[in-house]
Amino acid sequence: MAPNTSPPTGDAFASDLLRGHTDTIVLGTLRTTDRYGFEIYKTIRDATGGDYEIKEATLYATFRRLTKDGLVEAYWGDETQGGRRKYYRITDAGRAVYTQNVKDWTATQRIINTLLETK
Amino acid sequence: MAPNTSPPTGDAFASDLLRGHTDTIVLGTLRTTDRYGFEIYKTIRDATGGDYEIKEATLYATFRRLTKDGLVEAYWGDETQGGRRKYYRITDAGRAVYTQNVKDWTATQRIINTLLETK
DNA sequence: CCAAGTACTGTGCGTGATACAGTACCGGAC
DNA sequence: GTCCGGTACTGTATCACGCACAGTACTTGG
Repeated sequence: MAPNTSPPTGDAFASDLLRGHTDTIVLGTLRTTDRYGFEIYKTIRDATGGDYEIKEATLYATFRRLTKDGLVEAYWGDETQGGRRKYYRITDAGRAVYTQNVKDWTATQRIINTLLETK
Repeated sequence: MAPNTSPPTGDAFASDLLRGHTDTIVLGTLRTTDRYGFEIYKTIRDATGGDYEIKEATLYATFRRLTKDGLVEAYWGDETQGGRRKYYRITDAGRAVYTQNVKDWTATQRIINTLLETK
């Protein structure tokens, strides 16, 4: 990630609002294809039009957690030129967790919307 | 809160999914009328049909935070009988924060739904 | 009279997001 | 030919929030 990253647009969302969702978000980007770390960062940034940029430290901490839990597998790419890239592949367990997390997210939305009486 | 509270229904939502929203939820219950702590606990539990029970420790920690930040004001009720009750009143600053938080929540939903490709 | 419910308070811990710091390689500008 | 910005990965330390757990105290019903 570029040094001195200033907030891209808006004033960055309170990190706690996304808390608990980063694992799911990252797993989501891996559903269709293997990706390397920085690629995931860009995928998320671009998908949200720059509204949300996952922090580097957060992203790699997430990889450590997901790997430890067997939800993703990592392997080094064979770049013959350019810097090394570590790719991540979602496992079957990861897909199952992703599916469940999306359900939980739906339920969470329902609960919060009920409590805030957001129509 | 009753001792030995077992999960009411479902298996309790991962606390991290609600994280960052408790302030807003509590402020929301105070929009229409002053309430005391345990009443807020019940209000939230009943509004969600028992799907979400804010934990006692979480609730009172939230009150401390909201009070410190001037978003609510507390006063002791004058119950002539029954146990003492501490009532909370939302301040103008609290209302402003609530309104902003609801906006942030809407934005957060949009972002997560985009990233999860939830339709 | 004592158990269960109501009601408030405080301490300490685990986890996730992040700040911050560091390493390393590449391409283009000057 | 070197310096800078971008790409790319890693590690350590910190902070806040939610919660488990523990404690106090009053009240009502069996």
